[in-house]
Order: sequence, then C-alpha cells, then structure tokens
Amino acid sequence: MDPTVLPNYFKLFNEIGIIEQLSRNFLEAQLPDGLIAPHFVVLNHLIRVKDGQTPLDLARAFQVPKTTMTHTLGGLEKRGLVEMRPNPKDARSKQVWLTASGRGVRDDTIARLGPKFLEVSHTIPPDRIGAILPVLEELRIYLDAARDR
Amino acid sequence: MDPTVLPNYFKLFNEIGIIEQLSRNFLEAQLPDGLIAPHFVVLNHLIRVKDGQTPLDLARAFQVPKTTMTHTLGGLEKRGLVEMRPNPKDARSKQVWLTASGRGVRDDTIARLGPKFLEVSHTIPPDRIGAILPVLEELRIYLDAARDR
DNA sequence: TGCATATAGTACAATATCGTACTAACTAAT
DNA sequence: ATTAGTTAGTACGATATTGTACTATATGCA
Repeated sequence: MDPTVLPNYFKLFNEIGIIEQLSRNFLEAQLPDGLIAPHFVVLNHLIRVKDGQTPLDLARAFQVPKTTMTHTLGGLEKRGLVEMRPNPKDARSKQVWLTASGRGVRDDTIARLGPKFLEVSHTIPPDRIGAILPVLEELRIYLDAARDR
Repeated sequence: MDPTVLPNYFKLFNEIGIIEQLSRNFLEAQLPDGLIAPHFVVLNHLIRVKDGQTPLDLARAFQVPKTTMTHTLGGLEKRGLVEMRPNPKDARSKQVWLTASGRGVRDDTIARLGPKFLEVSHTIPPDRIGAILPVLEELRIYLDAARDR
C-alpha cells in the first residue's frame, strides 16, 4: 500500500468517532427525559426488524456485552416501553416485546428527527449519502467479520 | 426531499454508530492493560496537534464535558503517560504534556494498527476511503456547527 | 480601584458500561 | 437416563460518563 494513504484510514475512523458522538448527542436531545441513545436504538431495532427477540439476540445485534443489554432493557422495562416475557422455546431465555407506549416514543422521535435530517440534506444532499452508504456498509461487514479472528 | 431517501439518513447514522463501536473495540484490543480508547485518542491528539494544551482545549476538541476530560487525564497521569503542569498564562489553568512513556505507548499502538489497516485495505481499497472521507468531513463540520443552534 | 460576571478545573453523585462469576436450563453423547 | 459441557440471563464490582455545584482566578467596566 502506498504509505501516503495509510493516514487516511486513521482519519476515517477518527471522523467516524467524532460524527458518532455528535449525532448521539443530537439524538439524545430529541429523546424524552431519562432515555439515552441505546434505549432508542433498541426500540427502533425492535420495530425495524421485529420484536419478540431475546436479550442475547439484541446484544449480538449491537455488539454489546449481554450485561449491558440487561441493563438497557431494564431501563426500557422500568419505563413501560418494552415488556419481557418468558421464551416459550427456552426456559432460560426471554423475549422482548414492544408496548404501545414504546412504539409511540419511537415514532415520536422519528417524527422529530425527520426535519433535522431534512436540514442536513441541504448541506449533504441525498446522492452523496447514497454514494458513501455502500462503502460504510461494506466496512461494517468487514469489521464485524474481523472481530472474531 | 424525495421521501424514499429519508431512510438513508437514518441508515447512515446507524452504520456510523455500529462502525464506531466495532472500531473502538478493535482499537482497545491493541491497547495495553487499563487503557481505553479515550486515553489513546488524547495521546494521539497531543502528538498530532501539539502538547501543552489545556484540559479545556482537549475537552472542546473531542466534544466531551470537561469533567470527563479531567477523569481521562487523571488516568493518563496516573499511568505516567502525560504530565500536568501549571499554565504560566493562567493560574486557574493547566497544561498537558506528553511523557516519553506516553509517546511510546502511542507509537507502539500506531505500529500495531498499521498492519490491521493494511488488511482493511484489501477489502476497502484506499481510493474508496478517499472518496468517502470528504463527505464525512463535511458532515462532521456541519454537525459540529449545528450543535449550538 | 472595586466589583459583577465569566472561566478553568475539581468534587461529588447518578447512571452507564463491561468483565467475572454464578445459577438455571439446554444439548449431546453415551 | 446420566452427565459433561454449553448457553441465557443476572448479580456484583470496577471504572467511565456526565450534570450540578463549588473554588480560585481572570476580565470588563464603572
């Protein structure tokens, strides 16, 4: 590899780190009271993919330790946004189901974010987003696979 | 905006969130014992930009609360990787200077990361990185500016 | 100069993240 | 059926992050 491009890989992860932080703060500003990004991300995932998944499924989906997911789900449950039920297929396990309130919080937040993204699109138009998305997806898939090697 | 592209903005931040987490875990696997990503990021910044900056400078550079930076610097100081000196220009303030050991830890880590990035480059070649970097930079600058509005 | 206000850093408390160790339940191989 | 090994979830403790409140110092302005 041309040595002059190596720094670009550092730069890439650096930019991603900063953007992640800024966008997380941004998201959390739109969330009700005690909710933080991981809460929303789980709610969103349960709607986008499906609910009824196990805590371990969710921990794997977000690459967090299962103890972290236990804690996050505890917060969602305490606020009545998800409901934990026993897993009929495995007595060790549980299933995470959305409540109407949980769907409401997610939908309200999405609705608040829409106009924000519209503002972003004035600076970074959709075609530029469309251009970088495939690369990011590929990078994510690569890193995910490289994780357990 | 064409309503079909709005989801791409969600996807973008979602991918960035996952990549950040994967790359952070990746970095931390290369760090010595008790060090975590924020420690390294500060060391790296002190070398890339300059040392002798104040804790508040650093907190602003990384968009973290100053209390967080106090804590991170405490960890670096405890391990002898940075040295805190009084700021001759302001008696309220301090300056953060790298120690030889701090430079060593950073350099060793960079050296370990090089081959890893080389591996990444086999899947995501430099020209694709070069293509997305400007967009990410622009996005970071936009979000940074949008923060206090 | 004197004083109101702003700023740099820290102490402390609340919550988040995560590793270790544990229990209960499942699986596989005999 | 028994049992060794595996897996799902949690309890607990260590450390990280962040908001609030405080102290010391600096700055601006009458």
